[in-house]
Amino acid sequence: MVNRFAPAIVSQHLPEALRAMLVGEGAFRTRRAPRGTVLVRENDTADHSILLLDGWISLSKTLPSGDVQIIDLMLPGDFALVGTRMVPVAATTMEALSDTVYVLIGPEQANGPSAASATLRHVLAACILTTQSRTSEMLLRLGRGTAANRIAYALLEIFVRLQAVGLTTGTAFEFPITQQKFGEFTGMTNVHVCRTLRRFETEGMIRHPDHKSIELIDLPALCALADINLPLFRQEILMRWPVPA
Amino acid sequence: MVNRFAPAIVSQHLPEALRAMLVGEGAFRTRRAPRGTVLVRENDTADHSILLLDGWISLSKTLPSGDVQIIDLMLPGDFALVGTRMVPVAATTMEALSDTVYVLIGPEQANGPSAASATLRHVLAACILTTQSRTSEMLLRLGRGTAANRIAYALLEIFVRLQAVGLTTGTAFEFPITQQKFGEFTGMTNVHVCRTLRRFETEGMIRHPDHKSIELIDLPALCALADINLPLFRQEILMRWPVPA
DNA sequence: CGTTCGGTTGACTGCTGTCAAGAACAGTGG
DNA sequence: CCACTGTTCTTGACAGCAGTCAACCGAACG
Repeated sequence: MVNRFAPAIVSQHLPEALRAMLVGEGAFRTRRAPRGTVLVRENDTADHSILLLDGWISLSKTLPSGDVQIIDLMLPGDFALVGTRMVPVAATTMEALSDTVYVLIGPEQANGPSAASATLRHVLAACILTTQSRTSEMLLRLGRGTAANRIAYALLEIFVRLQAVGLTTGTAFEFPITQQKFGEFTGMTNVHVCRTLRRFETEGMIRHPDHKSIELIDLPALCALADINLPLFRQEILMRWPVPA
Repeated sequence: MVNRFAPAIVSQHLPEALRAMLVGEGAFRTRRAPRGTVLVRENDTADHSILLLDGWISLSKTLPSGDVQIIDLMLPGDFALVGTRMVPVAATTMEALSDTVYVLIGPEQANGPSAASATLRHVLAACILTTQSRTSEMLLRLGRGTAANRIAYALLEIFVRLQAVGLTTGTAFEFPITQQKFGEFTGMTNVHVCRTLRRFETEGMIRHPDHKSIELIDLPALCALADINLPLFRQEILMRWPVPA
């Protein structure tokens, strides 16, 4: 399962120049990390970026009191700027939520003069903007929304993003995240995540048979709960690959 | 009051090249907007940036249901990237919370070949990173924190940022924001903002005499409530002007 | 076959939203 | 200077959503 989709993502969704850089000769070495691996810790020094090929990674922050908030999820195909020469400190902890395959991109690749490097910079910039969009939407929900609102929103965000990289079958997708972690993402306890998911299921809005996958049955109802307009939402949070001239 | 600080901010806190660009000949025209002015609306097309010289501006998002969340506050001296050629759509509504003085910076200035333009790009990049830091911290509080935690955090964030640009006297500062808006920032109702502020005041942690200014009396207690380490916090959210070689 | 981890459910508590009424204040025009 | 008006702040009563605690279940795994 782990590596099945990775080549598809690289070939289907990355500009040609970047693809060549990633899979051609002198290419980057793909790395693997099993579920639970902490790739980067908050305040670590870092000046590289990560391209995730397969699996889920969480970006989280921890309070001195021990409370954890997942700021963002990385899904297959996502880039993340971990640090740069200018600000070489990771702002968040990165942890593999499932078994993962990824590529490290150092400053020499990101800053180089080649066409692929230039493309890479554009992609990174676009990634930063979509990440900001997602973070803002999440802030909006955490500030104003109820549990149902936040869960519905999170499910739809994940669905839309996975669909964009071809990792959905109909409205179903793999969901390799514990209710504990899902609670850290949506700002609630695992107990209440469970209650809310079960309610969604009994009301026929989702199916969640085996804790490893989920199916959104009633998209309109979920959108209403999450307070989003699906087509508009896609425009806002999805990368619009800005291939330069 | 409006224009008293603007020159100080420009001269004390901006790199020389940028300062010359802003106040020299052929310089930008400073603009004024009274309290309540909506400078940019969510989804407006925009490809410019803003440098705020005086006053407060809120960046907010609105749900179809009408709920508003303030994503970030701009304080004097802050830059904000409203849009770029690549992504020419404003993600948030920008509203003047007080009478404001600001400067518009177009793409020709931001992308130009001059030294000042290069400096401007560095400053914008650094601004984006500190904004991300602030947003992450806010997400953390909105997801996990209580009302007291969020209010204490917000007060300290504002204090630290104002202090960095010389707009505090001791631990007191002007606070030109209604409790309604402060609630939209901290994710709670104006009623509960009021209750929490009054509690802080009766417990001797703050003084809030006239609705236009506030004084943080017991910083250690507020830091404990907000769950932050003040020196560390400064490093994370303040601009470290990255003047390039 | 025992252990561990994650999920499920119930009882109870308490924080925070809602509603409503009144007070303080600022701005306006006389 | 004074009424008038609308905005903002303040306080109380009440209700409900979500956290906490605790027990149990079921699957995975050694």
